[in-house]
Amino acid sequence: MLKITRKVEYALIALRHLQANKEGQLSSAKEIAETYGIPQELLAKILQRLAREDIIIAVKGATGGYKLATDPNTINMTKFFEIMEGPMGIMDCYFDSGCNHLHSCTIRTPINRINDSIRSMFNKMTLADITY
Amino acid sequence: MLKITRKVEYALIALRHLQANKEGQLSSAKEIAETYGIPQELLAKILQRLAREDIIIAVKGATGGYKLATDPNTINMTKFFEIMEGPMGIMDCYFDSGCNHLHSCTIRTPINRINDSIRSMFNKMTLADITY
DNA sequence: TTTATATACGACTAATTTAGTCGTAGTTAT
DNA sequence: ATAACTACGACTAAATTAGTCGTATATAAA
Repeated sequence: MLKITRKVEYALIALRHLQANKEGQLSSAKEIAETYGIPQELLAKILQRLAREDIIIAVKGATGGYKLATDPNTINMTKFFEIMEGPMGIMDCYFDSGCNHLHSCTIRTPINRINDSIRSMFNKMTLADITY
Repeated sequence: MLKITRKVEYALIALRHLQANKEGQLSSAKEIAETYGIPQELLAKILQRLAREDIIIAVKGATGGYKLATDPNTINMTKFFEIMEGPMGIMDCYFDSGCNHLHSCTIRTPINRINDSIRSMFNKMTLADITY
């Protein structure tokens, strides 16, 4: 628990790599994957998602690749995590589909307190805090 | 990611239940499991672990059960999580056994920064903050 | 002293989530 | 054309988490 996944790990590695590039310089998925020993296909999918969410810009074609779309200071970590892994919260309480102790559960509010703490912590952090 | 497991959820439910008991009153695994619709065997194992770690006291025999061992204010959440799920850290970096990009990994320090933030946050919380 | 009801605990299976692969299509510089 | 990219869904594999089962031991009460 409370572990980030490789998806996030790989994304952070790649973003840091792109940050180090000069303005306008592109890096391909292959290049990044090989540099850090990351499975190329997996990284490609992660970069595609980051591109879909406008965190990076994809340039297609033979000399294509990726570059940062925005200043990493403008992306807060809550948003970043949610892009990578869906809605955050250290617990979804498993109340989604027919939880049978919904009525008797006594810790829902407290758990939400934890969620809020984590959330606000990550809200105060930007991608730049992590990757610089 | 950043989700607590059912093990932790069930533990919190059970602890809150025990907290509500009068001084010295016992609750059995079965009683708690039935009250909240938790698998009894699973809860039993969780309670056994909490007992081993002296968070609760187990009383054996026919009229046995569990009760709190200490004031929940004295147990910090980091300790609690680690009892339930082993060493905490949102990322172990997968560096344990032969990570092949250890040398080239550029995000290890920043990730540790996240770890420390979460850790210190939970260090400031006690079980009582969650279960009361 | 037998029975019922507890805790204790390791081994096992099932379910879910995460990680990684593959095939195929579209884009563009050379 | 073709080589080197991005795009993306479907698929398999691996790891983690959830839950079950069997068996042993303790103890109160009939």
